[in-house]
Amino acid sequence: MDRERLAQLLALGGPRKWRKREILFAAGTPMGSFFKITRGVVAVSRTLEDGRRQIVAIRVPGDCVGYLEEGGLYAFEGEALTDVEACGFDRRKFDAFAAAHPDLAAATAEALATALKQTGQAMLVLGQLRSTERVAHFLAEIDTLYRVRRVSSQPLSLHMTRGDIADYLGLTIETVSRTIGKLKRRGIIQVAGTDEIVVLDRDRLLDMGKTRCDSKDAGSAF
Amino acid sequence: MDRERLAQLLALGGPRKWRKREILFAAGTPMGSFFKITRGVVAVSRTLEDGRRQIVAIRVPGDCVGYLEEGGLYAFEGEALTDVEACGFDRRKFDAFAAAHPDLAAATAEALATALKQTGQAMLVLGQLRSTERVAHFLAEIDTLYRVRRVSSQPLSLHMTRGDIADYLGLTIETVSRTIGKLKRRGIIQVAGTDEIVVLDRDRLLDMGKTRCDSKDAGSAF
DNA sequence: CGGGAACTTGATCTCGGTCAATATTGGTGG
DNA sequence: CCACCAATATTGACCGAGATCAAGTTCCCG
Repeated sequence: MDRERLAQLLALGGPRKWRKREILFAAGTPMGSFFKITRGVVAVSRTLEDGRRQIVAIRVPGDCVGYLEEGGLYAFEGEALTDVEACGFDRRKFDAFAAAHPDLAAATAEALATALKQTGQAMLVLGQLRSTERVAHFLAEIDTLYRVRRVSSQPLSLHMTRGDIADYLGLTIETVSRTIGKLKRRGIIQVAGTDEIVVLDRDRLLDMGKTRCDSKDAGSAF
Repeated sequence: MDRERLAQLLALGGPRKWRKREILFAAGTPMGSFFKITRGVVAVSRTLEDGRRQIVAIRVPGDCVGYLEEGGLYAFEGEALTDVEACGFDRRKFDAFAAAHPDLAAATAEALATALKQTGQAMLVLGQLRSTERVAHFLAEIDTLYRVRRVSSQPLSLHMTRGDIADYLGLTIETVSRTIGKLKRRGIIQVAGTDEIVVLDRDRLLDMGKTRCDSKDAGSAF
């Protein structure tokens, strides 16, 4: 995408900030803007009336969140896992702009297609893997994600509580804790404090997580 | 989309047919075309080396399948659950055509966004619902899907074996069978033969399936 | 009809959930 | 900088939903 258009596009968006654990957008709330993350990590989730919550994706700088709507309302919730900075785009203006710029529409489709592949993979994890496999897969996934997208590296900060991890993997806090303990005892990872992790044996972690996760792709292109 | 463009577009596609249980496209195979289903039902899935399979979506006439790629290879597998007719579109030609027709690109993005919302919902089902809730949700989902998209109605044909349902819900054949039995005994559904189902108490089914499933939307717009 | 695949049903086992104490930890104010 | 404390994490004992194993039974397709 050329410089000028990019400038025009950015003019549509206003920079905003949130603090850790603040909500960027709540499910069922009227949609205004979606957001392109420039700093920090956000969890996209959906919750049942009885409180059961499923985190559907972890998003990092370069990704967009809050794009999916359901009758003019946000379809999911977005919560800041760290302090977050993001650029908000009015959805209507963006759509109009995209209609006039085919390459932008293509980039949007591309980003959505990537997200869809990821969710397919996530369904495999939730539906088929046992708890140890899920946790191993999660750690490998976060490790590459954060490294590739420069969120953090070697002493890897998860930025997620055990509860968040549990809600992402469809397990309980206790099971996540026990499993991390087991991986630590087996010398596959090292844990400092409560969310600093060092991956000691990446190969074994990948094997345990079954589904080799592809490292290469970047965030949504627009 | 206007008539003329539609004609052009259709000229890109060749009609094809498959018989029940044939593979439309295999994961990891070089991608040629994607398909817009015109008749029948297809299951989109992904399988681990050890044979565990997760069905990621059930697709019906109006939907597209085989669109997602991973380095030039199909990212998922598509299997015909019934005899299927579909229109194949060469992906490269389609992309070129879409680049020249903004409304088509927008329609593509729209379809992908809808699919993404559905998968988010599916993650909630796999990660948070108990077996009875999952089966109830599944039956309600299929009921509305097939009715809205005119696959079949009242004596509802699932077109899926217990094994398929299990692979979709992350359960085992036995659990699916037992759960369907329980719903039958409770008078919520009626079962004829092995895949003909009549929903007797739709409200109760929806309640059990927790996550009220939205009926309205149609297939991918192109 | 006949036979093989798909389904149901029962008995048992196991993984992960639940409940219940501790034990860390990291954030806060003194 | 340290001490305190509420939040988070760990650990243990026990339980139960759903998986596994193993027969039967039904169905449906040729």
